[in-house]
Amino acid sequence: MAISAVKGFRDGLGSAARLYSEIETSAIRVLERYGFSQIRLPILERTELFARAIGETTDIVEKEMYTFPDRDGTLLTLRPEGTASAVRAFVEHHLDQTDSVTKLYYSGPIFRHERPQKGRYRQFEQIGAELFGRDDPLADAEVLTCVRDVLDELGLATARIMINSLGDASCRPKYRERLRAWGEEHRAELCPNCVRRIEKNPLRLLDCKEEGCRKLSETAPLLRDSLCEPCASHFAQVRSLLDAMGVVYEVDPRLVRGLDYYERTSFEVTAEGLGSQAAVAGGGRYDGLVARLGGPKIAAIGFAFGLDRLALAVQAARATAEQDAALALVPAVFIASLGADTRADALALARKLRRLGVRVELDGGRSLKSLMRRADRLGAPRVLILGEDEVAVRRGTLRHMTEQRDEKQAVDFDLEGPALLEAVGVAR
RNA sequence: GUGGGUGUAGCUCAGGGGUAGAGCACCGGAUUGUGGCUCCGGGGGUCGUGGGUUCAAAGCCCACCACUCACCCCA
Repeated sequence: MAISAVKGFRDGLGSAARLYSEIETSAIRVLERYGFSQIRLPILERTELFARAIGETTDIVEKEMYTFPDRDGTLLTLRPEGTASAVRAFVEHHLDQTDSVTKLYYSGPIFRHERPQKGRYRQFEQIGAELFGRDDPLADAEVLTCVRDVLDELGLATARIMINSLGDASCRPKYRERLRAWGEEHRAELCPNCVRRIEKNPLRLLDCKEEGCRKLSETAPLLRDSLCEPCASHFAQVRSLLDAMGVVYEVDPRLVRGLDYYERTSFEVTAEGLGSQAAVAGGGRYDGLVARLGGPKIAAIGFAFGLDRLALAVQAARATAEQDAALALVPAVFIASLGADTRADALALARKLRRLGVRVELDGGRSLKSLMRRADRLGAPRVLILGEDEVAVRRGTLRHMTEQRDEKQAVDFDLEGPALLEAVGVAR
């Protein structure tokens, strides 16, 4: 029996793999314009870190982590998100002592043991960014502008940004209680899931998908009306800055996030073409987290893009075979080696060209017909044919595919550098 | 964790008790060293796995597994 990949873990092949790196590159380009610098983080951390950062009672910590004991018994976890690690590194390296503001980005695999479905995998990739040291609304607006710029750069103009304010330590607990009281009052009318939520996570009562609960939740108290004055003012300023920038967003008073550390501004981005897992990015402010993880009292805000979902969205947005084909690796020259006596020269020429930066596909050991067919299928514009005749005069025949024309003795085997490039018709 | 759908060639899928198929892809030939179009030929399958029913199972029955979509949750 052949061994297959673990459930929820996938291989990225061909154009899919290229799409990923293309998206990652564009996103990083935007992030660096905003002053974020890369941090390379471990994907394994002490379980304790996530339990403390994300919250003991969240779904992620309760049942979605890949946790196992190390040889000495300490519990380790494959990271189920990136912010906790970034904050841990920030604290561990005393980055607040270096500069009053720190901006970091990272990318890489994230692990959650969930049931896989479209756009949801057990290993997926995130590109995340964290901004430490600024608590002003300007920082929130700048971060959201950055998110918008990444989306636009990727051609996801139809992606929607949803924002909300979750309040802070001074107003959210009170609101939670109000919501819980409301839930108790309507316990009989709520779906079984929501009944559990009353105790566990009352904020989730707001975004149940059940028709009955949705109707009912319209009568629930809204956090918006319970925000303390500083939170309300902060949110209003963020919004007016976004308005001034022309960054389009929607306020979703029901937006609730699954990680406990968020407060004040939080947001989510949804895109089309993803099935029911429509969120391609999420983030928010987490002013209390650095201190909770043993660091100084420092405000912070961050977000993460789901690379896998971005790829689905980008694919849906461009969706034509042509654009997909544009991602294929097309060789500039295909070298066809006929017969054993031509191998060494073929390999030498291929290597010279490759060292000059030319994408070369080399093949041999079978009929010219099949080599030509393959060159054609790969889309190579020129084929350098090396057979007995060519080796005898040490000059290769150059086949121009689109013109259906052969150019005999076009490429001298001993050419180097620009002369060689010119001979095979490759512009530098 | 719960539910639905699907498992037959590398890919997309047809076949519903009686000799395993098509299209595409791949390889070869027509054209001794020249691609796309056409024609001809070829290789490739424990029909997801295990058990059962039957003279006979890819097909019917049971169990399991995998994939997938959805719930949940999230990126």
